[in-house]
Amino acid sequence: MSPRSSRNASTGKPDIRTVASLARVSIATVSRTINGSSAVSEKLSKRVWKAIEQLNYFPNTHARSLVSGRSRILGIVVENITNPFFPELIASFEEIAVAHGYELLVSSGNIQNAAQIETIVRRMLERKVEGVAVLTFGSEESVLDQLVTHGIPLVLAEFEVNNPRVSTILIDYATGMREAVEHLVGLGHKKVAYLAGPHTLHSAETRLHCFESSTAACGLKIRREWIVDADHTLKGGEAGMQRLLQLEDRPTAVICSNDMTAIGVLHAAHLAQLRVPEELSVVGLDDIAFTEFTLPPLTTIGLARHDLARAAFDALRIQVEAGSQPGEFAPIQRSFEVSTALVVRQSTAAPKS
Amino acid sequence: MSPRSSRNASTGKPDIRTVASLARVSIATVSRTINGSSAVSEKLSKRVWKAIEQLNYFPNTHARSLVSGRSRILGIVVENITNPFFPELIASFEEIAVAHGYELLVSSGNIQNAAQIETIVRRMLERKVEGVAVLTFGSEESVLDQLVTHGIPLVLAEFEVNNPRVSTILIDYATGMREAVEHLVGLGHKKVAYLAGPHTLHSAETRLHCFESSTAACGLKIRREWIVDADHTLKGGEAGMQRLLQLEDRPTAVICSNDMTAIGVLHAAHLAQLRVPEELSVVGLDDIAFTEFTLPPLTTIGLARHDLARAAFDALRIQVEAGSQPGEFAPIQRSFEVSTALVVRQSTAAPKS
DNA sequence: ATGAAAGCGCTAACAT
DNA sequence: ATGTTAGCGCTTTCAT
Repeated sequence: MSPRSSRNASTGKPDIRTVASLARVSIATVSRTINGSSAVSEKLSKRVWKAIEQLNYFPNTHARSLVSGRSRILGIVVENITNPFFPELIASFEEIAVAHGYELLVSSGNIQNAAQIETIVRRMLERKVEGVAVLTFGSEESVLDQLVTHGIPLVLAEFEVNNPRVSTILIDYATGMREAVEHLVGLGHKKVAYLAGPHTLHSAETRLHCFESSTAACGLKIRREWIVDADHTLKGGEAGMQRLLQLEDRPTAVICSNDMTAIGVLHAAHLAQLRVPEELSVVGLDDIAFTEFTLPPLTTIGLARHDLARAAFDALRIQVEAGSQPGEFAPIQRSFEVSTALVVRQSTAAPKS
Repeated sequence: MSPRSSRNASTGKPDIRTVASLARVSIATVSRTINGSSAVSEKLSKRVWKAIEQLNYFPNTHARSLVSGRSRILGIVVENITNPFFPELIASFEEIAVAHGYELLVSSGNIQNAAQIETIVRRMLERKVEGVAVLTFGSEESVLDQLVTHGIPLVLAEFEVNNPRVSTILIDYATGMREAVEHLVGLGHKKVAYLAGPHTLHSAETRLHCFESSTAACGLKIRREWIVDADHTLKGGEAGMQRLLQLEDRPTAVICSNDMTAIGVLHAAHLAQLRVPEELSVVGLDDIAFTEFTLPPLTTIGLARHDLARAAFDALRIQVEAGSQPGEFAPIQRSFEVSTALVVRQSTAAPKS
């Protein structure tokens, strides 16, 4: 018995050699069998799998990554995990990735300064992620730059970059937003306000832009002061609504850049004794689970979270696989689209008159 | 120029040899410098760090893990990421772990069947996690068993296991629950109901138990039908409240096993035209961010999330470090405690009559 | 204090 | 179709 196998025998941890000797084959055959490559004969394959099962063996991913250069880890960076939209998104992404044999490296902390970005990039680089989904919905170009520089495939939401390694997911906010505006107009609203998200987020800017074009298309006149800055948080929504309440010419409906903002609005309205939807209609965006349970349940523009996660994963996988192809320079799909659609609940009604 | 360095030169990726040759030292010295070990002379150390910076070098964690057997990855498994309590917990844990140079392997999917548990265990084992925080707040003994069998340090909430590799975090629900009950009694409530969590969760059982002993201590008579099963979800809370509403002798206050349940109760009360807090007082547990924005803002028993994350990390770190100590069998701290405290908002008031 | 050299467990040439 | 062997980038004896 060689020193190698005696070491294994003592620790109890089977390695590829343990399997090989039990199955009476070479380690190469074990490796091939596991990786399903280059037709190992049925007979040996069976012996190998039997040995694997018998030993309860599984490969050491670190050794594997080291030699193959492939970590099978995907990074995902989101902002503000206190917005339930993101956990739901991560859960979907995780499910899909794990089903395909990938592990996730999640960065969920708030990104505020350069040092934090540096940390994220470092974590991703050190663990050798094969691709990163940047679902902060905007900004943080610096994250991108660094990662792109290192040749790591990226997928971004709502932001196109002229780089073959960077894919984009376009979210069709226009459709959902148009439905929302038409819904309000159909109810008789003429004065519609908008609580915007941070200007640093591409998605927030797109959402605002869709609001403006939808209202314009409906022939609605939106006063400047009806478009108020908020920040996608509960408190921000509350504060934004309070500013709206101070206006002479008050809107009868408010569309919010996300559901968190809308929940803040509901709160502010309640404090101001303003009844929703009788005296004020409120529309959110995202359709997080909580919207069914707000008082009243929130009408909102639903974003297909699962589709978004799926698109992000697919984008990355296509990139990763293209990278290891022989014909590396064949054009690949780099643009994906996700839909939105209005979900009518009970926070919208005809204006009082 | 050797074939090695020419490869590096072409890919641009510096490795330990690149650093060594630039600093004119051996790779062993580079390794020692990076790991801060066995006093490398100031002079060489400086040269090495300079080279590292100049090359923007960082070590390959896979290679490192392979040889050292230490992955610097910690697993964390939570249930039901749609409950905002868990994302907040993960974010805290991540922040602490990353600050200490650990990476996180998160499993956030719902754990429902044996296959899913198998998957989680496999993921953890394959990536060679050094410890796992099981913050599902109960059950899933099977996860534990498998991980323990493989000698992986574990930390659990509310569940003690007689194994030197398993630590426990005890949450002092008694204090917060007593405060809540006393608060209600002080307001004049005599009929207090309880919406319980799943019986499979140790934490839910502890919470229920604390409710029972607190009310007993206050001399409250709790009718059997006032203790209703729920499941820690919004819908479950709503359904539970609806059952309470059908009772002849209705309670004037409800304490819920968690905030999600309480938000469901608020919803059910609203549907039944029951005003909170005038006609019904509601108390939650966890103090998730949303509770400030429910209508009305929710009185709840706050659980020190950050302390919990901290305790979980410390427990694991102590285990990991003890494992690599020479005196491996010295006793280590295996029990931790986290506090709870009532946060009074506006969902509680004196009963009507 | 520093360096040389032996692997960590695996994959991928290369041989047969 | 299967086996042999040379590393992947690093840590860690063992020399010096």
